[in-house]
Amino acid sequence: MQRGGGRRGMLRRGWGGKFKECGYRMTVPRKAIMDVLGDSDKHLSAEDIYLTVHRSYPNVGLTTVYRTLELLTDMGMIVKFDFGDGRARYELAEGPDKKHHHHLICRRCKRIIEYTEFIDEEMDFLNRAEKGLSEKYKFDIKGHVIHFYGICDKCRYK
Amino acid sequence: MQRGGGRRGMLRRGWGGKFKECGYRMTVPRKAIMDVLGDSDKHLSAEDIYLTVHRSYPNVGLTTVYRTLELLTDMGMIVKFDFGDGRARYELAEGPDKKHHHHLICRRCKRIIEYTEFIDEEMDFLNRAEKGLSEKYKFDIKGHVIHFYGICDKCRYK
DNA sequence: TAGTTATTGAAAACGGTTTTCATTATCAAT
DNA sequence: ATTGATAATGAAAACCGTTTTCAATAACTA
Repeated sequence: MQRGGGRRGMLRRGWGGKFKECGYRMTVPRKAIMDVLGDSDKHLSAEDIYLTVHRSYPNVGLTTVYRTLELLTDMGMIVKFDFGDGRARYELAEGPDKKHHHHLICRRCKRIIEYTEFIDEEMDFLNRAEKGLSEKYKFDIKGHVIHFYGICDKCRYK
Repeated sequence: MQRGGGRRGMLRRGWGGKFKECGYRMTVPRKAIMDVLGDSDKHLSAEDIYLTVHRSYPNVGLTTVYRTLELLTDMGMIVKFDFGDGRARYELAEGPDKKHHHHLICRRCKRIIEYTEFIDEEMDFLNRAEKGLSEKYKFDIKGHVIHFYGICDKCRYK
């Protein structure tokens, strides 16, 4: 199912142009990395991506993966997360194919559950908080992160 | 002012006992590290703490700072944060001397602003979200983190 | 097609954190 | 107080994800 649906190749199709507009060259390694990100709905680490790309393009190096991820992050096409397990995770930025969401993180097994519930209620609170905080602290708020930490069901009973 | 008020020595006074109860020995380096944490209201890195402790106890090593911080974190006496600048930060856990709060993080200068506003509204939303998420995902929620990212006033005009 | 230059891969460097291990200090039992 | 078992320590080395270096290569422009 992972490679079947409508999400496939989204990054390349939708953003290939934007990529060139910014003056960057479209290369084989970059296409491959973008495809992996577009095909997955997981929270991939640089190494995850490297290993997947490596299956089709064994000569693409980990360095290039890091460099491309930084580029895509800076362009706002993907988002970099830190869930506290010592390595950064990347996922598609919010957009037509990616709903606004947050994460539950299991402190024991580090599993990450993505949820999209309560977003309306959240917006209510966030809008007011962002407005108030922006004014009081003269802080131009660009984004937010909400993480819930705890123990997942699999870990609780073992 | 930083060393004057009622917060002084809080960690040692309030938690020294708890510390021994857990079977840990109370040592000079540990007392020194706990004092630094109790005296400060900043978000200290391991190195910050090491440098401060080093002024009074030059033979306390960075390793011991890391080990003590891990211990205190596991005991729930302090909280470890990652604000995305590549080093962990530590602060007193919520309690009589530390109000529930969250953080604004400047993406440019990495400055961290602590705020305690909107906590009531937040609680409203969080309680409902935690309840719903716990049930739906069978996830035992222990805590949460809310970070706002943006550009602080000092960085905006330069 | 050629030339400019962005991009690449391999290896080395980096930096915060953790591990190793012999030494030292703490605490309970005397 | 003294002793003895062992938890805690500091210095150095290891660790590991990430970044930098640099010569070779590939992508776009003219």
